[in-house]
Amino acid sequence: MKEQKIQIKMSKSFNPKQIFECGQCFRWNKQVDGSYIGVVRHNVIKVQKEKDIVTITGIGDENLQELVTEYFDLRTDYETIKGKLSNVDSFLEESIRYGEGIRILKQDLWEMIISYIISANNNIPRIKGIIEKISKQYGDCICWNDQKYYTFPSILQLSKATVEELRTLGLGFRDQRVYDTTKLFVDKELTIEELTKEKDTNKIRETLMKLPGVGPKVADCILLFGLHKLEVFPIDVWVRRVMNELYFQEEEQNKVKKEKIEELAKKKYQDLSGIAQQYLFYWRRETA
DNA sequence: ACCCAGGGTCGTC
DNA sequence: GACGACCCTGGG
Repeated sequence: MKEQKIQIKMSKSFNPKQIFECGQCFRWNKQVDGSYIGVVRHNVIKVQKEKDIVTITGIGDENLQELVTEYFDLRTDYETIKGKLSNVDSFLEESIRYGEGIRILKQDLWEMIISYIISANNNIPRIKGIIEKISKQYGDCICWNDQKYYTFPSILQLSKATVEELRTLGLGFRDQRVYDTTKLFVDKELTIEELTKEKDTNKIRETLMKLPGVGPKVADCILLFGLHKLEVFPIDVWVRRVMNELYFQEEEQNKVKKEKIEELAKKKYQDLSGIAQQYLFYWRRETA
């Protein structure tokens, strides 16, 4: 495997810190020099931005240019999207100014399913730690610049894990859920291809929610981050908080029904709800 | 030391 | 439909 390198000129709609720390991904880590290194499928990639130039280097089994164009969704014009969403209201406009360099990554569906099952009632540092341990234990090792990196385990690789082993890795009560969901996939009761092929978002959501550990919130995250369904609006504690503060001040905060928040998001943000959600989530968390 | 919250889901009432 | 339990960790 030979190291590859590409450079892209990107002024506003690409900020590594915002992309990797807005909560959509768990496998990117900040380096001492300010760059970020992550594992994408069987590739290790380093991203650095100086002024308007994004420099990306990496090794792996894919063409870096193609991988980057796809993974970072570079064919989508975020300036247009931000323009549309900024017109919705001044709250969203402010959150967009704050996170103007966010992009929704096109991440691996299988990895998203397991990652977001692990995310349930959990905090981000711990989620990252667990996923790292799972990868180290069951994934493949890639060595780059004398450092070892581990790919996220395939269905087959993860199916080798027992519930007890998963518990040892710190999954807590999520061990059985990850085990059962993996078994379901390894037995081909459900396949990644089926999920990818289906176009109807609601049908996919229903299917996903049959998986152990997948409820409405996790299903929405899988749809948004694993299948790039930009119209879904995952509601977690932070999004609920920010939506309550912005739009439901009069009412008893935290008692606003989830359905009311969903309805409002759909009305205001429409087919871009998922992107709006990321700006709001990042804004509320970073300014907490 | 103690308590609380964390990108929720599940079983039970 | 509402309610509590759930494993574990970091932060107050």
